[in-house]
Amino acid sequence: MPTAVSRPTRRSRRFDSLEQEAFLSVWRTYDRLRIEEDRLFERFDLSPQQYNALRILRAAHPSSLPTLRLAEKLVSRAPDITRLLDKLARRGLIERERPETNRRTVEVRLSEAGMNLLDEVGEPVRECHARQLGHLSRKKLAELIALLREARGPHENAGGSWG
Amino acid sequence: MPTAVSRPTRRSRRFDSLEQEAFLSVWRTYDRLRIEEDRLFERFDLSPQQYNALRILRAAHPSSLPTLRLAEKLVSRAPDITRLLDKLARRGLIERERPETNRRTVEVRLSEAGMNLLDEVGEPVRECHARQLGHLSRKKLAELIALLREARGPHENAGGSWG
DNA sequence: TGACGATTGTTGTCGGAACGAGTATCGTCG
DNA sequence: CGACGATACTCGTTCCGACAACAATCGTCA
Repeated sequence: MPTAVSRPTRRSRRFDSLEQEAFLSVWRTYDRLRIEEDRLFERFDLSPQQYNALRILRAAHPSSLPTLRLAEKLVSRAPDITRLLDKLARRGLIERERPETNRRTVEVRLSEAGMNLLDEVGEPVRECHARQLGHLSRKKLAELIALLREARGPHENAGGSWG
Repeated sequence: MPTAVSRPTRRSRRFDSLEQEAFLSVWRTYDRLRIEEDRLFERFDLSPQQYNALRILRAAHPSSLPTLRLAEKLVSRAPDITRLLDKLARRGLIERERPETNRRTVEVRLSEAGMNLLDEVGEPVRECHARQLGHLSRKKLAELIALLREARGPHENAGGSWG
């Protein structure tokens, strides 16, 4: 039988601590903003994560990237990177090649069709982001970005492009 | 054929716009912080969303909540709320009842066992949130919370507890 | 050169999320 | 009081994410 728990300076009826409220705010905000995102991408039969991969490949273009180098640049973890790329390859949006010099790796490159799809999606994506966050001033957006970077800082790997 | 797009003051090689950078920052931060969260809850065989549901039921305790009222209070959308509750019910953490007065609804209530589990998880959860965001000052946490609320503001339904 | 550990993907499996169709109940209006 | 629309879930299906075991290749060092 639990004894009465000492309440930690109850600042809001709904949260235990500022840290908890902050985390739940990030989660909630992600969930809300993703609704727009999902609606957009399903028109093109893409997931946000797939689009993300295509963009990273475009940034590397015309070079290619080994599969796991690509995976670690993604916004979100992707343990099933292979199958994600399988789907893009089946649609002809990327090309894969196992180089002779190191046959362990698989080099991934954006295809012409992939580049065209990105061109087609570009403008709708910009409009989507405007609907998501266009109501915030540039100053507040910059503050938000800086605070979020600081928030996840200790949880970033040294190597990645997000540190 | 898209004509040359006027570049919005290219501030970073990796983003199209401040709005996009902000959204991707929210996504990335959520993903990073969730790693801690997942690690914690798997020790108790709970998902973050399940824990969330239990907390909402505790806030309502000793009253109950209709299934969909509960669902709309969750942090994240849950179209499969029924099965989420099925699992909690199978473990005896909640009780469900179809009231005589309105047999369409199902009233959900936290059980004694559910209350005990929440008590047990409380301290580890606090430690988890400290690991996630304890490195931020209280002032920055408050700023972050306020900015996020403003960011998702237009995307909140009027009714919910998140507006 | 051949054995061993490290690297780099791949695949099997399982549970959870998303979506839509279906069911039971209720309120109300003719 | 019976039909009809609205409400409140429930269930079937399908896809995605997570994790772990496995396979192939390479580097290196005896």
